[in-house]
Amino acid sequence: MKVKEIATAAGVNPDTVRFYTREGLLRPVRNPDNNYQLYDAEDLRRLRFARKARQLGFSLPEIRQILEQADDHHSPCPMVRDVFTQRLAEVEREIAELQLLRKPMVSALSAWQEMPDGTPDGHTICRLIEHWDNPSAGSCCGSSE
Amino acid sequence: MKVKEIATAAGVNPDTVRFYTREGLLRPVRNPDNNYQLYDAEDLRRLRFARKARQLGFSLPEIRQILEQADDHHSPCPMVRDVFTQRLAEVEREIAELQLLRKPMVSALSAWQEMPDGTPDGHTICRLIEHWDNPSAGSCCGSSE
DNA sequence: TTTGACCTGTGAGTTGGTCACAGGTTTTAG
DNA sequence: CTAAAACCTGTGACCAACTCACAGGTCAAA
Repeated sequence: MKVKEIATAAGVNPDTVRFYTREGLLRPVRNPDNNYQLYDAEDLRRLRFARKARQLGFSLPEIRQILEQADDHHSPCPMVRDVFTQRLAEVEREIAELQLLRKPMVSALSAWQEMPDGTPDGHTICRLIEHWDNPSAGSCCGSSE
Repeated sequence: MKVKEIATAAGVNPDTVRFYTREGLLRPVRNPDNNYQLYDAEDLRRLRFARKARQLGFSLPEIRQILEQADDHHSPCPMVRDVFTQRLAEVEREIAELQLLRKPMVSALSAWQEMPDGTPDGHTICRLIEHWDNPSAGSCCGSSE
């Protein structure tokens, strides 16, 4: 398969295929005649796996690691489980943070809606932003430096 | 105030202050003697506002727009409300997506845990990834091109 | 006066792609 | 047979919102 073929088969942009190849996730062989990259069914599986793992929030280096371990005939799964566990924790943290964000936003908007047609004296939202006391960055993680 | 002073007062990195200044969110004056940037209390308010708006998910161009409208003595709030409404919708979409992500992750991990100490024959998670049918990117939005 | 902390601007790195460009190849149509 | 379209190649720029590194200038305290 050439670049566009594997890209179409996996439903991604050909540039993504080239990018993943540069990043070492795919291992095509070269056609010595024309220097084209040739992908096989295994590359297609790797590409599909990579895309799915990306949707789950794995980074490209993590995915490369998983694929390399599989290449070495190690079961990558115990390692995957660790990354996966971390990733789940992140997802749950993100959900919690967004919900913390959502609550006052909803209150502010409904307060706004109760006012007669968005009159500018209802500066609820500007005030909300100005007096926002940040849910996540409160105590720890002090702005680097 | 000099860069480090305003940065400390707002709890951000001095480079962020310089960056926001380059981006036009802050408007310091120059000390002609030494070419230093001098910030006033108004800049500090703008900086704090910008940081809070960032936490709410506003982009820097949006924040700049809001600040510019306020400079022109327009109430920026009706405009803010629009961006804010969009942003709330985004937040809710993100929450829904993450929850869709979380559910099968939790099932996979608990299935894993029921197995005797992570034996490699429980390839639940690798299988989960390989057979992942993507919650959000399913029908629409076909990979550009 | 010297040291160290600060200031300046510029440029590069981060992540995961996407796009543009210039030049070579292959395929398709006339 | 040939010309154009469609594809391939590598390189490098671009997105957001910073962060960091670097070289050179300035200023405060010891």
